[in-house]
Amino acid sequence: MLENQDLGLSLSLSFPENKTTNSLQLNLFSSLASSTSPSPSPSPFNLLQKTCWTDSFPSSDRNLETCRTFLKGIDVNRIPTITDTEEEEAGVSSPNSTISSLSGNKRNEREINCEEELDCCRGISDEEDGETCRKKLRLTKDQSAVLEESFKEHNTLNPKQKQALAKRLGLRPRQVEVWFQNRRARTKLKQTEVDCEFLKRCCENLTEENRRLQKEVQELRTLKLSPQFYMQMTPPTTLTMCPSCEQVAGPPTPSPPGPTNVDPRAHQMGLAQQQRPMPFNLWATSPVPHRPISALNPRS
DNA sequence: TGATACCAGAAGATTACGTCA
DNA sequence: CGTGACGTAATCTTCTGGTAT
Repeated sequence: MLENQDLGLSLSLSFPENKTTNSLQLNLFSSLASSTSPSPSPSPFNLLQKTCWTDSFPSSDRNLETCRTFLKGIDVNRIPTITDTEEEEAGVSSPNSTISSLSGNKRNEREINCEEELDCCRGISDEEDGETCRKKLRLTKDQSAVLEESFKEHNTLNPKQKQALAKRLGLRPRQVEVWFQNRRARTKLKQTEVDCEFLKRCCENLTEENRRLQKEVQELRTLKLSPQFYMQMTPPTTLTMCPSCEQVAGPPTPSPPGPTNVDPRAHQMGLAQQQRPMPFNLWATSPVPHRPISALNPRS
């Protein structure tokens, strides 16, 4: 069972204006489409450069799994035979081929066909295939690791890559293909969750900001209705009118020692600097980097 | 050049299996 | 030992882009 780390998913806070602090990065693997991918969806994911996936395949720990499953009668992780590979190379395998093209939920029919395929692929004799066809294979850690590495490299595979990877891992190309499909789905799901959380925080921040501004407006209205009271009050902390340039500035600060005649431009700049910053930033507490909302729906 | 059919591949939804608490 | 939750491999359906006619 893969954990988040296994999926290469990591989160850290990010603030668009300052990427060094509160940095949030969704370290999902790149969903950049390969040259063969028709997918039009843009992706904000980081493309993590890794070593070539065609590197030598490390020794697997398949033995344990093999023993376990063999005791049950079928070795689901069994390396496909040459005929399997040749069959796949001939282009027999496709998402909608053979089994998937069967309509409806004709379980028995499917099982028969599936078993036939499995028998063909794995060289299992009639005596051995007493189990249902949907015998689920559990990928070994090594296989998963290699697939992950490959996914980092490119989240889609062209037929040649698929073939090579399958051969390297001792899997059927169809299995590699399925793994990549599911992996993309998991990545997207994770991204959606993160986006959702991000928008939630945006909403919360905006609500809070709105509440604060409403309160401020109310206070200003109150002051406007009672000029005497207004005259006695210290200026509001948030808004101060500059008598010279008639610009709204932040609360007055002790004037620095120096000439009283200040360059208006410098004065203005000073005001600008004095202007009270946003009480909080919309993105400050956001758990995800800012993304255009359109990116949430890449297909539209 | 536009219309049509066909195919391959991807996404999305769902099912089914294995594992674990 | 039974059971439910969870992760994920596998399947099915739909959509889309490319290509041939």
